[in-house]
Amino acid sequence: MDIQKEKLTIQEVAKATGLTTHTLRYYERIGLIHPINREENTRRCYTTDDVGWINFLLKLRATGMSIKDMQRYAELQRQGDETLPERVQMLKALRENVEARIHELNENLSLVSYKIDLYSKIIEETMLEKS
Amino acid sequence: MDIQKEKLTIQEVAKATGLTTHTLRYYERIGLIHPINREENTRRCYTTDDVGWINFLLKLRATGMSIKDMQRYAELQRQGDETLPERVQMLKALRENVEARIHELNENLSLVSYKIDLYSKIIEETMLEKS
DNA sequence: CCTTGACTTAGAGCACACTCTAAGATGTAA
DNA sequence: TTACATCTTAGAGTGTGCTCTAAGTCAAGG
Repeated sequence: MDIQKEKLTIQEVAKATGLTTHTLRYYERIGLIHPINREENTRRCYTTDDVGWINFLLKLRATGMSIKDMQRYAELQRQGDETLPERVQMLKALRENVEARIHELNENLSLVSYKIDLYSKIIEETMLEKS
Repeated sequence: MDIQKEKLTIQEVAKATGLTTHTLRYYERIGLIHPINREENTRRCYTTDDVGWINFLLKLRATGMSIKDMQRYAELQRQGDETLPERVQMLKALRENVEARIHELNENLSLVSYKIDLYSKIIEETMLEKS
């Protein structure tokens, strides 16, 4: 019984990840994705594992991690388990960074909410005066 | 008794806001800041109100608002109180956007934390095996 | 008076992260 | 076989938000 290793075209991966084929090739070129196997022809043949990795990359990107740092992380990942400590360090730094950003966003959110309330009151009062 | 209207040079405003003089002129050029009064000479002469506005702009920027939207907001602000409803709309849209981003960051933070824990365990186990 | 340094403008240049183009090879349907 | 779509590569172009340069003006200190 073969392990079901689904083979995917670049189009299918694009659909599965929300990236364009351009971006998928770009990510491979700059080392965010390992060199994808080709079929007997020259075309890329992705695995479901590749899709998993790409989706994880997208999570990292969504945290605001830079391409440079993602390149470093991807390189470490390819080097295997002995790089786990350094990857954990990167993730811890990322966590702190994200926590700080969430904190800042919450502060600014308060200011925005304050302004909304303030301006809403002024608008109400102005309408009352006019009526 | 004069109202104490402090006059500030571009350098002083740069220090007060953390922006460079380049960026201050750039913001004025693109309309984020109203045309700053000049003294008898041609040099910019900021008021404390201007600094207040710039610091508010920086809060908007920190929420991820685009220059384009900040330009629109600044334009509305200069037009006076009859634009308050539209400004409130912009702020409400911003609030939703920021809330969504905080939510996404929190989700990705969970994933990052999960990976940190997982990898930390693997590292521990590996060390035990070797000892 | 002369040097030094901060100011002015318009516009060029940069870093980031894509995004697209050109030109050619290959696979698929009629 | 003939279209036609899709793939490939290297490399050029784009949008955002600054960031810096060049060339000139102006004011104060020695």
